Amino acid sequence: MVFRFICARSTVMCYLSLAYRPMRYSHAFIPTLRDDPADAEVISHKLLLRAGYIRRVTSGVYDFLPLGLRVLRRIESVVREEMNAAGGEELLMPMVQPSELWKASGRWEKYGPELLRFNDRHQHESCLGPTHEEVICDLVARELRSYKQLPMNLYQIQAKFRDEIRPRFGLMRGREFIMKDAYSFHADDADLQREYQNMFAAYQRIFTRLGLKFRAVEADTGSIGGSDSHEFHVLADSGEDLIAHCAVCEYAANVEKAESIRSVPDGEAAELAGVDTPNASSIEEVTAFLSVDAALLIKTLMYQVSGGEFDGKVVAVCVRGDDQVQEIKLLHALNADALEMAADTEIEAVGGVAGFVGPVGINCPVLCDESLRDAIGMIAGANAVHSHLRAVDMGRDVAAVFADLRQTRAGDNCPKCGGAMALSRGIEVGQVFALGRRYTQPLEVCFQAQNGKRETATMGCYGIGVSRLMAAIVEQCHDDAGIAWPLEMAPFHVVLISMGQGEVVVQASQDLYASLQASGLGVLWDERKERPGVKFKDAELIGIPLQVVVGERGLKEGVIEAGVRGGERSSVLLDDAVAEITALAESLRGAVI
RNA sequence: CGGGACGUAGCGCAGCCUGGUAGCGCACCAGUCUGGGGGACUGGUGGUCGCCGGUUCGAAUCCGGCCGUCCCGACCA
Repeated sequence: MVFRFICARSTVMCYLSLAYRPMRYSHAFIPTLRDDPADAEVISHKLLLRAGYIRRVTSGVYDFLPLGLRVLRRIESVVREEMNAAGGEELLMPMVQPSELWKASGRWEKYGPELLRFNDRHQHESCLGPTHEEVICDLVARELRSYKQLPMNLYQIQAKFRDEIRPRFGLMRGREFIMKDAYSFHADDADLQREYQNMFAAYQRIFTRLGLKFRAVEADTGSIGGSDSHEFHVLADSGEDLIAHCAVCEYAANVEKAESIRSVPDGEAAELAGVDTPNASSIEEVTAFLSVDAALLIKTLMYQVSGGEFDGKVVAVCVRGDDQVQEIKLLHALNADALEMAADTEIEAVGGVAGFVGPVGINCPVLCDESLRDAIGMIAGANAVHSHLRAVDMGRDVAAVFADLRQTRAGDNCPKCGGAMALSRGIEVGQVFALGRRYTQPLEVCFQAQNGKRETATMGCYGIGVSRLMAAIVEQCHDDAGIAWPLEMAPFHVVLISMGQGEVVVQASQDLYASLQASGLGVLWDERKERPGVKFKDAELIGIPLQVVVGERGLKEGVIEAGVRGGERSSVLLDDAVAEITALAESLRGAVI
């Protein structure tokens, strides 16, 4: 790869024509901003706006300016190379999709308002694709005949649209975004598992090449469905996801899914008894009033359920006082589509009192977290105003269904090895799913097997958030001066800064510009009539990894200066410049910041 | 959808409380000086004060409605 980069310019330069096309700064559209835009919160959003990579068009929808497009192309090319190397074949599917396919999979009803629906002039129902399982299944179903055509892995890099409730953080959570999505089809589940591992490994190569600190974690499958799933998270404090990982073993999972163990509370057995708790309803108030540990309380939350066997009903959900309900887990336990906190009147209808609800004697289904299974001597709401119950014995007093419902906390024990769990924030940049026959069945992706029987293919899907990656890289690669792109992601490898407008400087710059290009480097020549400070500030803001300075002072000695962004520049003989700069580029290759 | 903040020049902001010529910094244009880390001076350009309505002799300012943006929550890959 290194070799190709430096030497094979005829092919590489052609292939990367946009990504590394050289540019004179005065001809380039790079609108940089001196101040942080007021409506940007996270660092990647601020810097991508300030450095002239993106501009907002409308809520959650952005223009990619020339610099932004260059970086997007760089990310795409890494993804594309690794996908191709892993056996994927690229295709392109439409953004507009007919409702029929979504009705066939059942997601027209299930997907909710995130799916942007509209009618065309013939009143035909359509939607903008948030993902492409339906379309690819429809395509493959039409063409697949024999097991001999399997396996196949088809992918695309394309815009998606999801009508997010709350787009935010710039590219991090837009409504329109660029995604690489791959879909694999297999004759049997064993082969799907093989491909799942293959994609998992490809993803690790991709994120490694992008120079990211990342972690693969077990994940919930969300609205995509299927059995196994892993997410790839870039570790960053600004991340929207919480991931739990064991400090000792390899276990790591999104908190939506992460299991963990905690000790049984050490309550003492006693007769069930009421206790007055005037105006004390929150966990904090009750623990303070009764001087007990929150771990000895039962927190009871009332939910209104949509979908599944409890559709339209209210259920009581209990966790310990110092735990939080993990609603994704609850959703699965109930096999429900959606949850909402019950209104006070709904709580009263099942014999509860808002603020003092408890599982004892409540007239609705009760789900309790596993950590309460053998708990005794607990304190719970009494379903009466200003009143709680002492010495609740779960086995004796409560008729409950137990399930894993609590969110893993830092310090809990690992379910695999018992080690301590820790929590980190992550930006989800990729996810792999073993879907099984969730889509191939309804959309009839069938083939004739070796034994002559007609069988349904099994399927996997694999996504990477390409535009989100651009933000994630900036989150990890920046400093006070601006963006610090890894060499392979940078819109240009090197910025050539000319000091002054003198003829000698211009001529030397021009020559160097040409010879750097010829060596295969992407060069931005800053020949603007600006003061040096402005040029340096802009170069560092937009994040070009290498700097070359050509000035009259140095040229008199036959030298220019070269260095990496954020470091010291050193004098280099003009004759050695290209070799030195190429060597500098080489030293940055693959370096993780 | 609930809670909060905000909307004045390309960007960042003041003015609003207490109604009376629309301002500041940066950017932009012209010129002079300068010339190795967002330089100085002089003179300029640029605004339906988010929109609609109301109160008033007079509204950026007060009142009502709407739209948009950001933050927190709920939701989501």
